[in-house]
Amino acid sequence: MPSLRVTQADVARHAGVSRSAASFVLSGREGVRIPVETRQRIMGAAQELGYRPNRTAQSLRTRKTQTIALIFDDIGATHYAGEMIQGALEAALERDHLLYIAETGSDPVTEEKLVQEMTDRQVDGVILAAMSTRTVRVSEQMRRNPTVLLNCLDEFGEFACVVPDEETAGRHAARLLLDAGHREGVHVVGGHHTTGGTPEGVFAAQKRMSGIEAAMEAAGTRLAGIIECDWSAPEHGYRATRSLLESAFVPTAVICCNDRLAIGACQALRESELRIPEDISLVSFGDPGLASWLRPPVTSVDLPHHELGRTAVSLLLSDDATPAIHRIPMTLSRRGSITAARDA
Amino acid sequence: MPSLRVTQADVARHAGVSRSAASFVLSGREGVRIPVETRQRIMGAAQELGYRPNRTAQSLRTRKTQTIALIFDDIGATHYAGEMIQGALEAALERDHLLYIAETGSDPVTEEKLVQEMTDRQVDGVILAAMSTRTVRVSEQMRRNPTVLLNCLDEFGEFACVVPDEETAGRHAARLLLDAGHREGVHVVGGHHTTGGTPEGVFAAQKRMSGIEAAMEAAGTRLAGIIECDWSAPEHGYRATRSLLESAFVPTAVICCNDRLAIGACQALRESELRIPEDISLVSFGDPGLASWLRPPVTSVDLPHHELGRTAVSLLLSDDATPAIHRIPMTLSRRGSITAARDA
DNA sequence: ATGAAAGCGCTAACAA
DNA sequence: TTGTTAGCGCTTTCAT
Repeated sequence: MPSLRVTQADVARHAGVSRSAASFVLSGREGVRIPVETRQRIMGAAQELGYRPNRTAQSLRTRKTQTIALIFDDIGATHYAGEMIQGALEAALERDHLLYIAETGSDPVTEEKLVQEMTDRQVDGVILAAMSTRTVRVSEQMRRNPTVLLNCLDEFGEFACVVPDEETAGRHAARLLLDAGHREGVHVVGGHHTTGGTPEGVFAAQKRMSGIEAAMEAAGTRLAGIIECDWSAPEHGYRATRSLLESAFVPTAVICCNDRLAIGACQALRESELRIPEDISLVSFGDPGLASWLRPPVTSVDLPHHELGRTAVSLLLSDDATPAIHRIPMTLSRRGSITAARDA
Repeated sequence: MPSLRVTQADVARHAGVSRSAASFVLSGREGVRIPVETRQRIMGAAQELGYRPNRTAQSLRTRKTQTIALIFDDIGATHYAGEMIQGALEAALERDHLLYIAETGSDPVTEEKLVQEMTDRQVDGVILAAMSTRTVRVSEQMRRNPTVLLNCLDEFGEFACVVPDEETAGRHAARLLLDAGHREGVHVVGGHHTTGGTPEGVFAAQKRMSGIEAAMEAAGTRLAGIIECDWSAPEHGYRATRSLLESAFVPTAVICCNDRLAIGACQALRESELRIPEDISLVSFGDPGLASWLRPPVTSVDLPHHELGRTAVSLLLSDDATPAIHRIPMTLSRRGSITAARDA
């Protein structure tokens, strides 16, 4: 069965030139002088016949596919994956690359298989992405192609990594309250988010907390309290906030370690008839969508998902394989949930 | 520069057989009898040398790439894209396919370009996905490869489409309330979601409403009222619910047309000191994540994002190109926001 | 400057 | 049954 497709040979024949001449012109390579007239004839023929290069054939020859792979551990773990993908797509499209997406489900065997499949298809590079910032082990298989780590770090610092700048974010959050005069009654709901595997606390949490504490210290004060709790659902933020409100000292400001906790905190505050921001100031970290949906909307320092995806792809395609940690600034959205401290 | 890769020829040489024998065995094709001993020798050699097929070369030859493209209009428009992708990935992986993801930004020119790029790479099929259910025009370019429409319909019914079964969902939502004895005071917040482009209402909204109304009618009653409003943010649900509460007849039950409206409705009800479900029953449509985060969690009929993605891929790879509308059941999650009507 | 020719790694028709 | 051979569509070296 002959191909129905228009090939480069067809174009050459139609234009009355050699296949190599057609190749030079159509692939737009420089350094070879082809008469303008011939060039135009070739371009015209291509246009006329509706020629399209066969990328598969090109790839076989050049060993470049103009594709990259974005491999997630668990896409469904958060609502953010879409935005990361969007950022990655944007950067890829700008540089004429297409994006494979895959998911390992955090299973090393699946990861191995997927990376293998990607390699078999000769992708130009692989981005390994985690849904929550953490340290990962990079497999041997992985090392065979250009690699960038997205929202994760490798233990030996051998790769280019892109992560949100959590520490600065923590500093910003605390600074917002400090600037409004909240020096004494600032509590944190969430804390270090310790889990079975990370008794010292989850990476993002550690960084946020150390940023918060550094800012307080720099201002010559300190947190009034930290309520450590699970970050996964509003329920935990609700309970943590309730227990906080039952204590002797009513807080004047609360920092919620993520938006889900902030939802719970709002619920608890409302039940206690505490108004935001009149009675209590609130700031959270997280996802622009959620924080803005609260009533009133909550000021938050948000994860730059789009930018994370974008940067990872840019880095991979820039051939700058320097191992380095690229910290992407988190973005501040003031939404009016902070008011000046009474005693200020 | 010689390839560093182990090729099929290397395996054949190592095993002392012809390249075609190696090809037969390694590609696992049937119908040709190769002695078991030879077969084992080839497999052994492949294993030993760490042979991996070059998919690019295979593709060039067979015109099959074992890849499909999933092209979205706007990934960022909702938080759901991740789940759809996850479902799609799952089905693709099961059948040894890899997935390209792309986004058109609802721009026909970008769509054209992307479909072209996919075609140039010889994808085995294309899925066109919309973030909100609607009718789309399928371009000429698109028609050149096997196509499935995800969360959208084509105007002439020429393609296989996968959409959520909104009408049945509407029926279920109403039935939940009816079964609890709510016959008279049932109000809808959201309505037909009419916009500039769709004066008759957005597809999903129309279907949900007609399902709701059909169920009411089948029970010999009707809605007490419909408050038409924008579906995009909790703010609108809040205002709609407030206006509802200000009217003479206090509702006994409210159906919110999506989860964002439900968030707003909860906020309004709480301000009026109406408890869910003691004073008022609530049911919504949407996203399991959001509805379960409300306090109390709200019973909802949820979009089957995962299943939508899964089905689209399955359909595409099953070669069942029959044009048909596949309606995927929406899933009901009872979360206790409905209680028996007082007069029941 | 142009064209002939040799592959990239694999599949599949055909011959032996 | 096995091996030989001709491509898939493109790039690129090397004579002309």
